Amino acid sequence: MTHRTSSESRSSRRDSPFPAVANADIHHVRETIITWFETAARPLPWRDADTSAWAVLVSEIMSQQTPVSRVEPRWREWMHKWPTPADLAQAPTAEVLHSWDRLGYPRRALRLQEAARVIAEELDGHVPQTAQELERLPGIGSYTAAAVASFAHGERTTVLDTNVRRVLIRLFAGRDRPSASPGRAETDWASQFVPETNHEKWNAGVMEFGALVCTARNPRCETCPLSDMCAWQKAGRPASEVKPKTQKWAGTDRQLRGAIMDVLKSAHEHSAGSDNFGSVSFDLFTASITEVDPELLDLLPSHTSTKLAQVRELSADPERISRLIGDLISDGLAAQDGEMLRLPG
DNA sequence: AACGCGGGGAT
DNA sequence: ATCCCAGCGTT
Repeated sequence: MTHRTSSESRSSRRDSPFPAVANADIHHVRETIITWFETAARPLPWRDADTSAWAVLVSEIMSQQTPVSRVEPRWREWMHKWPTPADLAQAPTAEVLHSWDRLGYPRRALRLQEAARVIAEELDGHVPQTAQELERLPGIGSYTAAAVASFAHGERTTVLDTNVRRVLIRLFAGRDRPSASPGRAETDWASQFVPETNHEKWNAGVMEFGALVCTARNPRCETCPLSDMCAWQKAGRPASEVKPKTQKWAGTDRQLRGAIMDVLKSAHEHSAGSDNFGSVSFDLFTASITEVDPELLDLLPSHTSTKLAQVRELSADPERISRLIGDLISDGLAAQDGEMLRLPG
């Protein structure tokens, strides 16, 4: 009983995770979302008409798992500093990581610089036009490829981020939230909503709608222009039975990795004009289980020794710190020269 | 399919 | 204390 015949498929369509949608509903939803978007959209700078494809790409990478409100100031700095792929390609990676600041998932900054190098060196500085080509670049998956192709190049793609998935699932499947990750079936199903013309307005609009109205928590159903036809609303807005597993933070490797990165960023920040600073001795990290030699600490800028103390506060286990430093090095987020550790090249 | 990866603001 | 945010790459 592994296959399901076409008749079984038809008879169980009502229970399908992606139910059939009437044409009239598709058109109504399109019109409503696009009209809503034209008056309610946030004035995000990367939506300006003169924004380059590169700038759009940067905004999308920065926005992966990071709220737009935190992205905007970083994006402005980056565009001022590195307005083209060639600019970022030539930048010291240490400076790239430092400028990433606290957006989270700093590996994204590494992938973004790698992508910039491919674009600058192999693609004559031109951001790829199609989603298929974009997806070959490091750090660009199905969402980002579709988004850049649609927003920067006007290709008719199906943009399927967490917002779009939630909006469509609620409207037509009556469920609270989508599955853990979208499959091809969901993308195919979602593609029917993307109009032939104004597809970028649909793509941006339905994303924005999910961010401002059909939100994950406390959705604004009272003012929602689609509540009349919303399957989730009709079903009494049931909460999903299984909650997504929530990731811990306090005490985790992630937190400790972040603290170690903070030390390296701090050392880098105070390294202007000096070769001695900009790096921290490996011993200072692994000695975290004991009292660090005060004379050694005095060699560091006070800001850096404060960050080091925070690492020590998080973990007194030199084995663990040593392991995480090894991970950071193999991830390309840190570099070792001799006994010294620093941000990479 | 499940996991690891950052960090912060809202509730 | 928990949730969630314009996901991606690896296993």
